[in-house]
Amino acid sequence: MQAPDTPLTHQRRKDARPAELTAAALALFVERGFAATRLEDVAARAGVSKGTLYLYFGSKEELFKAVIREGIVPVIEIGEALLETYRDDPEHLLREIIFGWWKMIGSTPLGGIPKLMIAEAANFPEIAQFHYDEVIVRIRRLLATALELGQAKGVFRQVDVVAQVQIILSPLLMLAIWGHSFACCDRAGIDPQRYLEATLDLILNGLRKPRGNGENGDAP
Amino acid sequence: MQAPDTPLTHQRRKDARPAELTAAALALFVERGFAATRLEDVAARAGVSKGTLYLYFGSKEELFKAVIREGIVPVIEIGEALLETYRDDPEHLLREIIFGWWKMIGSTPLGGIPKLMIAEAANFPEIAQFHYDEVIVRIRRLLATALELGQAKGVFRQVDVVAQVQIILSPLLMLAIWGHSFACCDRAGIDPQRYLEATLDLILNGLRKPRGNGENGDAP
DNA sequence: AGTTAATAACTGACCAGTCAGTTATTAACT
DNA sequence: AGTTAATAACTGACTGGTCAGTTATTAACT
Repeated sequence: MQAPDTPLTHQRRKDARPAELTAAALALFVERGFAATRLEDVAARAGVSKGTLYLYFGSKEELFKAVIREGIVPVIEIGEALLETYRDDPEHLLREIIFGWWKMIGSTPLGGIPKLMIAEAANFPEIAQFHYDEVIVRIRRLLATALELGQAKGVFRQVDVVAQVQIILSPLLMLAIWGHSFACCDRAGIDPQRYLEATLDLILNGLRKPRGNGENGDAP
Repeated sequence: MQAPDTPLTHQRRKDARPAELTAAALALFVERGFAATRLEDVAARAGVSKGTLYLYFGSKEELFKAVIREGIVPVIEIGEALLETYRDDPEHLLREIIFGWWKMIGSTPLGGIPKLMIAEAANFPEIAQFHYDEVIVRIRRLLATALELGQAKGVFRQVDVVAQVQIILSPLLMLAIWGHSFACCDRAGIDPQRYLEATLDLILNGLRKPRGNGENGDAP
């Protein structure tokens, strides 16, 4: 009546624990918020006792810091690499950034981080500053470069790049946020692919020079 | 050494209390989140003791419900009235909706509600549903009407209206959310007027028919 | 004097963080 | 190979502080 090879408890897996704990914490922090999340629930979700959690993280806030630190930062580098690959085609670059973001961040558990960080930024200014410096600023810089590239190539109009970068990011962030907030209310919510396609449609038509090329205006 | 005409305590102002309490609660819920907000702090901010709060609201959750119920809903009606006023000029209508939203909601304490509702939607599905039905759906409908009006008039291209409505709302919501989250990190954050102007710029250029009119492409 | 708004002291549930004890793994020594 | 000692991962009951919600009392107004 018992499988001795896989005891449910007292397994010793020092290496795997931290990542399993931060994954569990991310999921619960995103869903409930930092204050409303019980560490006992985090531990249970990671298949471990509360005491074990404290072997790896000194406090609830330390756990939060770890979640944010190891979260999006590694993925950003991949995004920045796109710049080199598509340097000669700004419209294609923009498309790759947007759909790449969805594939690597938005549609993964990391997609909860925007909601989490927005909710907790005022309570944890240090962590917010880190996320701002290491994620937000870098994504903005990447997008700004894409826009400036397009302007230099004469594909895009002259626009307020600083403002447009933030504006263009908004629909992406809101898509991710939505999935972790009102998605349940929004029965038959819109398909992400369709939403992103429409986003790209608005952005490209909004940025392109008014008379540049012939093909334009596609009906849905 | 004391002003007997204005005692700081034991003032009897039954009528004014509820609104003062919900205003205090809105501010603190937005800043800290529901769970991390202490009712003692809410009461103190409203110049009242915790016991008094319970004379007017049965529980912390009731207080939250009241905050959301009396929050944005009344302002929505004003927005919907714009439709009649600017029915014949869709671009102008869009501009009025966007800047009206900023003036009546985004730049006021109500501007915190998007952050608050996003953070708490999963914890309070009922309240989320109410806000979704009474605020989100109605704002979307207003914007959708504006777009369809523009298409009918031949000013706007044929676009995926359902998607575009959500996309267009995103930069507005993010502007409000930003002010209550990362604004502190973002020293010298962008001016809201400039941001909204750029938003309208992208949207109108993105929606307009490619060859419709002569004047286009303004440099910042 | 009676009524009601407001207060402040109080209670009890909850949860972050601790620690004494348990179990698995490794090492040492036959 | 088998026994035992030592270590390190893990557990869960416990504690102390915090805070939502209650209540006995006080102050204001009629």
